[in-house]
Parts: sequence; structure tokens; C-alpha cells
Amino acid sequence: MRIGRLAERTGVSRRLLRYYEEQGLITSSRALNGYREYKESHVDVVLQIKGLLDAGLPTRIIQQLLPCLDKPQTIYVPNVTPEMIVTLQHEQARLSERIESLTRNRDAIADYLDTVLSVKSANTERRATS
Amino acid sequence: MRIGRLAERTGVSRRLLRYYEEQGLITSSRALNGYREYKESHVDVVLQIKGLLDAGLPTRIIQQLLPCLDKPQTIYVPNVTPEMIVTLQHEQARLSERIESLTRNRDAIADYLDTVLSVKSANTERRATS
DNA sequence: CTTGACCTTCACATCAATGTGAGTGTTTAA
DNA sequence: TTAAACACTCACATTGATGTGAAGGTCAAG
Repeated sequence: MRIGRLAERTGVSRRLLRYYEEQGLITSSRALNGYREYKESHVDVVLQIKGLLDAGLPTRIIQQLLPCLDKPQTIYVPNVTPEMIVTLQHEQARLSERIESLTRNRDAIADYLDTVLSVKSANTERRATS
Repeated sequence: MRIGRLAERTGVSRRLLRYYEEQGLITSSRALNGYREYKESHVDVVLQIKGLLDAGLPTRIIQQLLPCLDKPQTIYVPNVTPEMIVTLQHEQARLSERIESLTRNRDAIADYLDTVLSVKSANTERRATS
């Protein structure tokens, strides 16, 4: 698969795919003519990257994360440094905080919408029965 | 309260507080000498802004959100346009997506850490009993 | 009255994530 | 065989969230 197709299937621009590669998030093999060649599995990886970026993680963290999130997970974990574990634990905590904050705010919006919409429908009913 | 104190109490730099004001996220009154003056309630607002920004929302969305998230909520909702409602519903959906993505990834990290740590402890035990 | 700790504005710097376009080569299909 | 569509690299532009520093005003304490 070439870059255009991958872009099409992931909704990530060619430019960004090259950027991700530059940032070490994905790799590609090259055809004889120099064109990037991707495998089917790249689709999922790119979607995952997209999700993480969209969730607000910077590329340098994603870069550390990716090898760990890769399924199928090798049970035999070779080169995991203690610093890496600390980093992951730290990032896990940050994710939890983020999730909490987002959830709080989403719920607040939900409450607000509930209120607004119920008032609106009450008005509609009042108009209908007047 | 002046800007330095607010910065200190929220963990948000003076520079950013001014930036938030410039972006219309907060307001301040001015003392005779031109210094910004904040009320106690600004602490919570700033923390909320910080949370939303940290969650990846851009200031222009936060600006729309803030009046709605404001507690105590006026039950009497005056100037809420249909577009506003649509924006909020849209943003609510985006928040949910984000939350989902973050949760998925956090759990993946958790799984990974579990695996790694259990292998590590198994090794430790093995060493201890050999 | 001076020094230090505040505050002001203004402006330039940076970093990450993107867009855009130029200049050039390659593949595909009419 | 030529045009359209795609690829390549390189490079400059932009936007958003920040940092940093300059040049200057205010104020409290020694």
C-alpha cells in the first residue's frame, strides 16, 4: 500500500504520515522507485496514533507508548528499563487525570443540555396548549 | 488578589493568565495603578480552564463552554441559540470519543505494566529461591 | 531614597501539529 | 506518447499554547 491509500484509509493526510515517520512513530519500507510501502497493519497503527494525538498526547510520548500497546503483545518482555516503567506509570496517571477531567466536563455539558432542552420543550408544550 | 497570587494558587503562569484574558476566557478588574484584580472565584475558573486545556480543548471552544459550566447554574436560561446547542452536542460527542480513546489506551498501558511487573516479580522470586 | 518584588505592555522565540507549494520523478491509462 | 495522478524532498507558513526578556511603573521595607 502506498501513502495515498494509507491516507485515504486512515483519514490522515500524506503530509502527516510523513511527519509521523519523521517523528519515529511509524516506519515504512521503500519500493525501488523510492515510494513508501505500507502493510495492512499500518492502518491500525496510524489510527491508534491519531487517537492518541487527538487525546492530547505529544509525539515523543506516543513514541514511547507504541511498542507497549502493540498487539499481539509479546509475553516475553526483553528490553524494558526501570525508567520506562516509571514513565509509563506516570503517563498512566496523567491519562487518568485527563479522563477524569474530561468526564467531569462532559457530564457538566450533559446537565446543561438537559436543563436547556427540558426548558425548551416545556415552552413548546405551553405554547401548544395555550 | 493580584496576578502573582492567582498564578501561585492555580499553578498557571502569569503569562498564561494574561493570555487567557486576551482569549476572553477570564476577565479582571483593574486597580487604580493598572494592576489586574481577581476575586476568589477566579481560582476555580482558572483551574477549570487548565483542566479543559490539558484535556486538549482549544481556547475558542472553552470560551463557549465556560458560561454553561458556570455554577450556580441559572435555571432561567436566556440567550441560548440553537447553534450553541448544536455546538455543545457536538463537543459532548467529541469529549466522549476522547474519553473512550484515552480509556482504551490507559487500560492497554495498565495491562502492559501488569505483565511486565509480574514477570519481574517472578524473576525476583526465582532469584531469591535459587 | 534606594532596593527588591511586584505589576504593566510589547515583542520576539519555541514547539508541536499541520497546511501548502515548488520542483522533480514515476506510474497509469487514454 | 502524452496527460493525469501520484510519489518524492525541501522549505516556508501558520496556529495554539507557552516561555522569556526588555523597558518601564508602583509600592513596601530598610
